Amino acid sequence: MKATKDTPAPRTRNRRGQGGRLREDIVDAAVALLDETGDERTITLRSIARRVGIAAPSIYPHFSDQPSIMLAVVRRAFGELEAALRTALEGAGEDPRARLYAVCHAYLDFSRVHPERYRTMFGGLWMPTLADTAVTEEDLVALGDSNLRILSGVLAACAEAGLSTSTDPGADSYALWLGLHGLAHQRSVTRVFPGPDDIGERMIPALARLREG
Amino acid sequence: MKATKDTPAPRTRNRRGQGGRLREDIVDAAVALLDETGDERTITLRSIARRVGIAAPSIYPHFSDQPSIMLAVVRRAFGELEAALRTALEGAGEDPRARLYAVCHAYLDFSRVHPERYRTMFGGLWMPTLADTAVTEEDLVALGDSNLRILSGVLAACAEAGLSTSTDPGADSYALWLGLHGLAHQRSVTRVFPGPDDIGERMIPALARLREG
DNA sequence: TGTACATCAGTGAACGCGCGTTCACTGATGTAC
DNA sequence: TGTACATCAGTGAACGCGCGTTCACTGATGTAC
Repeated sequence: MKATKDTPAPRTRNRRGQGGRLREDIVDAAVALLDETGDERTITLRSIARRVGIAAPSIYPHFSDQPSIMLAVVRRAFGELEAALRTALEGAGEDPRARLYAVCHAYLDFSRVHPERYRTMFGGLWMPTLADTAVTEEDLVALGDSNLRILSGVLAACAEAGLSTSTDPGADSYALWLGLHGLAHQRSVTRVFPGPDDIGERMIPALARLREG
Repeated sequence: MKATKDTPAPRTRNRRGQGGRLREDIVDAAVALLDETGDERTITLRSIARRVGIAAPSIYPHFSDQPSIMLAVVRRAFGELEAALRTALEGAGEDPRARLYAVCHAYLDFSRVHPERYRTMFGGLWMPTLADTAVTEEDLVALGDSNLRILSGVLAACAEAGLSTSTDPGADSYALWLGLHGLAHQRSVTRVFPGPDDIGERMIPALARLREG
């Protein structure tokens, strides 16, 4: 009875012209490792290779770097977060206040369902020293941008409808995001010391400057 | 010309009965490594030993674990943060609003001056799987507690003086802390995407429910 | 005051491990003729 | 329709590295007599 964990999953070689599929399999495996172990340090070239069922050097045609793989993982996670926010927005109806809450709750839900991904996205440790790698600064800037714009949009709608007293929705939505981020991050790091359950309901209206009611 | 970095600092052996001093030297070295590299993963038994100028096994009489060293590092950092908050409070006079702002600004200043320490304190990655190590859950809970109590105290004073509309300073101070934490964390992780400079001044009065003026 | 000895504060070599990375290679598959 | 061949997708062994950890040890220092 040897450990079945060490036995790589059998994998059938891709057909000619389909070699690019391995790239997706590599990212899948990296995300799965992150979800299971909760520790991005376990994402190594060799652990990914074992998981996918390939030899470690087979990764090189697809990624030049371990940081490049991490960027792909984080980029995918940001894409999922954005999709979650947009889905919430579609189901939220027309009331600007409901739309604001829907986005905020979807954000917090994402961090609760995927704490390891959230921590990795914003934890900063996967970020390479830019000099050493192929990852560029624009790659990093672009990541959070569209999510912040969604938040900015719903807050601006609240302000236009007179539901928020905000006179600078751009700045206030950033403040709101920082508040959501503080809560989401803390909850994704530890379950110790969680604070009151309704803490999000305190922060959102305060930071969004919502009127009473 | 060999690298001088590899040459350990000469170190004179402690006298009998003073062996405990090495414990402090080890923590000093770990903090110095963190400050310099900005990456807690560089804090290894061997890197610490090189820095202190001892042989790696000499660490074992003082720390059973690498996580135990990290706990000592984090505990020291939390102590420094608390000291900074108390110092700010002493210089802040009697006005409850000024005292609240002093504490909040001291908190944000700490994260700005020591971003690496801040990220490590709250990043969650140093935290061991509790099963594997001697670090207990109480160790973790106790860390942030006194800092949160300081915040809670100044907010309660604002509420009593009628400067804040908070009816639950305990919960609202936690919300305020989460907001400060979101900002402090984001700034300590990356200098990309910093948001407006006055973002703290937007968040603090909103979350503390301060009245206008 | 002198000396034997226990203790303290560390040392130095060695181990096995997983890692990233290199290198020459292999075998299936599609394609040109 | 058949076959030689180029290319693609990936392999397997090997390297050097830093790591945590173990083990037997050493030499200075304080203390009991």
